[in-house]
Amino acid sequence: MREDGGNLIAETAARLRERDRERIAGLIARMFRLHDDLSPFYRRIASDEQLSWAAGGAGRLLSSPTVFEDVVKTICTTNCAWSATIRMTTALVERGGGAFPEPQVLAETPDAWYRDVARMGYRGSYVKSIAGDVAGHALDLESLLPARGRSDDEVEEVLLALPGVGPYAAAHVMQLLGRHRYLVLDSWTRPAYLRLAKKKRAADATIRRAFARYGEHAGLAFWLFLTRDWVEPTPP
DNA sequence: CGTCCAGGTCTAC
DNA sequence: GGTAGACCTGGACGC
Repeated sequence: MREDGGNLIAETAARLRERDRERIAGLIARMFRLHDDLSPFYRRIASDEQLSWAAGGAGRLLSSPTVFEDVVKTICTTNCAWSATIRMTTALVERGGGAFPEPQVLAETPDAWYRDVARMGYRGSYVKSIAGDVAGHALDLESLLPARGRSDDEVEEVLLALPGVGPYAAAHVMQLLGRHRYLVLDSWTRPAYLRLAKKKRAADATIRRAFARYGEHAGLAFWLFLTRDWVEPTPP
């Protein structure tokens, strides 16, 4: 995939059937949030001292092709260093033969693989359990996409019910779903907020209150506030 | 070598 | 509904 004059170009050496071409285009559209309409948010921050810089088009968080993949990867970020997250997700992709494995594959993968190869610790049984439910159609994670019309609260409830998914992981997955109301609060975002807001300490409730004015985009506003220097190296 | 903890969650009070 | 304690792993750190 590459960018060319404002267009996103996806190429493959494979010869695709029309049907597969459309399916893949749909997955890419999801990954790059091409259907998300952030214009209300951009209007909201147009004259915002902290966030007006983002109104030019920032805020489309890259997601995985499927919600299932985002959920599993997010579980692999919990309670471990980033290097461990990379190790676990790399092992999963190897298990999938170069692509992220289908739920069916992970459901049938032996416990010993999770333990000894991916070194996923207690997360292994969580992932295997979720994969089994998705493969067996007892759980439809793709139904959490915004297009399916569920409320944020309903989606959060489904996510929190998953093993290994708590408040942090649910908020994180929801950001990737284009549901931007909730703040991702973890051991990286909390100190980052204190540093940028020049505060000594702040309870979670206090941080949420500081971003409540962005309404359904509060979580996105929080994330952009924290990552401004990823886009603009030297903020004034 | 032991302790702590990293982009938390679960269970048991 | 709120809060200790346990939990896989492995890199960082103090001794």
